[in-house]
Amino acid sequence: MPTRRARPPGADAGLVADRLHSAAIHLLRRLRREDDASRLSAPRLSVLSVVVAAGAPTLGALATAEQVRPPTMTRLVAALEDLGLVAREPDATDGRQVRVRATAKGRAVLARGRARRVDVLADRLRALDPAELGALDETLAVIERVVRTLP
Amino acid sequence: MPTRRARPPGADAGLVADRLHSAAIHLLRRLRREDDASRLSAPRLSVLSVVVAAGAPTLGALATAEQVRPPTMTRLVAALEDLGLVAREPDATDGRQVRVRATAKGRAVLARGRARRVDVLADRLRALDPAELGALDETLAVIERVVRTLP
DNA sequence: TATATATAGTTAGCTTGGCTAAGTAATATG
DNA sequence: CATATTACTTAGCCAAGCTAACTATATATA
Repeated sequence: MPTRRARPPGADAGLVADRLHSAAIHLLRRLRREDDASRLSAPRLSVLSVVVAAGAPTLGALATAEQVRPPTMTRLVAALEDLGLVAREPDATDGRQVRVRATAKGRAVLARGRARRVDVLADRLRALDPAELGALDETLAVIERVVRTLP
Repeated sequence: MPTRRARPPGADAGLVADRLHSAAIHLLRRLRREDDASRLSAPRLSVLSVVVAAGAPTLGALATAEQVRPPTMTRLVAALEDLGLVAREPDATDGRQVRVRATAKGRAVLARGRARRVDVLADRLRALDPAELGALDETLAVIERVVRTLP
């Protein structure tokens, strides 16, 4: 990170960007190990989550949502299928498309797996000053908005 | 993500954790492509950054700082060495240890590479309301603290 | 001091998740 | 009907994570 110095009146966007980037890297790195219990990696968990939320999205829609290329999504879906968490279905009207639907097991595993992965983090957040948690909650809306506008 | 509902008096730590996790995933995913110009992936950039900041850390210290296992760090350092960005040096007093030092090229590339990667993000942050940026700046301190206390 | 143990890194080999390029099958379009 | 275009898959590459097992050095102990 750049040298930390007294902060000018308006916070320096470059510095904030750098810290945000770095924090994201380290957050995920530490959370990664929590996958072990559910055997669900972050990308798989994320896909499963979108599948459940969206109902029966096409593979292409999933790839777009997850910001990966179709071959990557083919592989992620195949892995989830092998685990019995989702099923492929042909689209009713367009024979090229593949719809992905969560199985009952998939929905169950999602609920438990995601909770487990994020629980460690949630525990730490519970230890925060309520005002800090509130501020984080509000700032997250800003972060989410910024992330959405990224290229 | 869990269903979004009216927020109770104190923000729900579980929900906030989930959003923070998800935001981190998507932030990194979108920033990843910016690596292309500098040819420096996020992990490599991060290691180089620690090396520059720390002076001449041992490989083990780097692994600890970056929360990866020694073999992973051996490989990251080897890659940076191949690129001429860092050099290995034997420790003066302990023959088992390897010290990693940035080359002049490494320091130069770090400055440009990191800036480029994070520039897209910084641009978006500059578009924020100054108050929002200030809030983000302060909340980042909280996030950084939380991340440090993670297992 | 000689031997045993512990520590720091490396090597080998596996897995996952990203990518591009090229192929197949289905749909749209001229 | 012929040709594009589209949706997905296959093949094959690379990076980055891991564990297990090895080497070399340092340290502790009998």
